[in-house]
Amino acid sequence: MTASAQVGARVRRARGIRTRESILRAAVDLASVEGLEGLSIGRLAQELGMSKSGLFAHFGSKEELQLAAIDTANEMIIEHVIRPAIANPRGMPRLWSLCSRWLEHVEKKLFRGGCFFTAASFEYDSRTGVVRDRIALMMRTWLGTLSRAVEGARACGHIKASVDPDQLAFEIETVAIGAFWAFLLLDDQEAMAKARATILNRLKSLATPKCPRFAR
Amino acid sequence: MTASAQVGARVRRARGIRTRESILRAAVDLASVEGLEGLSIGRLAQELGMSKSGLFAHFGSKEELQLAAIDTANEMIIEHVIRPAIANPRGMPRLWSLCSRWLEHVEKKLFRGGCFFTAASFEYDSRTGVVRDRIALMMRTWLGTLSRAVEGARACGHIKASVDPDQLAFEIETVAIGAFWAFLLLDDQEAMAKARATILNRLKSLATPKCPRFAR
DNA sequence: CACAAATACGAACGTTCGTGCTATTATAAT
DNA sequence: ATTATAATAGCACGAACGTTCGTATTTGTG
Repeated sequence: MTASAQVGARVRRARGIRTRESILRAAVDLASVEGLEGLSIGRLAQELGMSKSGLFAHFGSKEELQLAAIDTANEMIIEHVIRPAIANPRGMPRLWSLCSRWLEHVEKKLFRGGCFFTAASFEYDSRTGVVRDRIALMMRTWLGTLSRAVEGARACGHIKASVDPDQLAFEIETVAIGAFWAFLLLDDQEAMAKARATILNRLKSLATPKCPRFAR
Repeated sequence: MTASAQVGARVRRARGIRTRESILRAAVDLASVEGLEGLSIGRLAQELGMSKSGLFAHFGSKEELQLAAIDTANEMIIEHVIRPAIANPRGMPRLWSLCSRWLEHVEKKLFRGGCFFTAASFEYDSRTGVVRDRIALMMRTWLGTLSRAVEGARACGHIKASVDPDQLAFEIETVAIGAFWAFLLLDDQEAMAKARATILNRLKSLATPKCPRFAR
């Protein structure tokens, strides 16, 4: 197959990709509310005003749709949380931005049902299979991103050298999950602000004199 | 209706109540894995070797089954976590036992799928209706129990008077949820032990000289 | 314009869902 | 032992589920 033929094929598939993307955007939103298992193809097709079979053809199975939805949600996190955070200078500013935006994506309802990955985590935490594995992978990757940001702050001398990056990353994520829980289930309107303050205090307590001002 | 007729009716209903209880025990286990919405009557009947309609007659609707399952899970928590904890002397020992047993119920798999209420929390946190309301009520009640134990410890002079019971209760619950997440989804075998240590350290940091030794 | 590929649709498959009805069995009181 | 009623089973229902298939429509390219 020549390069031009590949390009031709890619161009020809342009429309399919576009609708596939719109399907996945809706799927992520729906799944964040109804759960990845509760997500149904008929319901999704109805919401998009298209046929069940037409939608189905894009994925071939429900499981593939679920996996694609997870990937889409992940890309949304990269786009709205990680990428803008990475734009900040390395060290504490970047780390704090990562934390703040991770909390923000729930407040701003990036996903209709709150945090897609937290919901998926607890939906699949006692199952087996590729869907569970993919969710676990995403969460490990996210923890890794957080951990590397901590490591970066340590390398910059913004936080004490004694800090364990993995440990602190996990602590931060725990505070966030707790906040999501209080905010979404218990309707605690101040939960997110309290979590932001908790993380901020924790980071400040670890900061060195060399650390620049990082929270506006 | 006379009193004896009521007693008679109650006795007559003995068998029904027994099977109802066995249904609910299985329902709680199944729901802790598949979710309260994924819990299906046919599947449950099959697991118990009884007919769908026979099982259904005990509840009248799926929603009633879900609510009854929530109540049953709650009673299991009271039985296996709260009651034995309350048996400890008021103050720090009782508070610590509450924390430790709350973590323990997941390690010991009181529910097949880990923590019934944490799973249900994140399944229903962006829905409306009586099921969600019941789950939220249970979690608020649990937080209240935890908070009252903190208050008791403060009244005993076991922890500093400056401690905010609601705040500390929430912190403890957050650590627990984070541990469940790491233990169940990420297969972190040390997550529960780490959470136990985290809470223990936190409590010790708040303890007064008057506080008795409380962790074996 | 014509052709071929990509895309979407409609209908139907077998299964399972929750939920009614009716009949049958089990049980406790008389 | 008879009887009233509680408890369970059997059967059927309409709807929704994921999935398959053949056909129609749209699309970009030659």
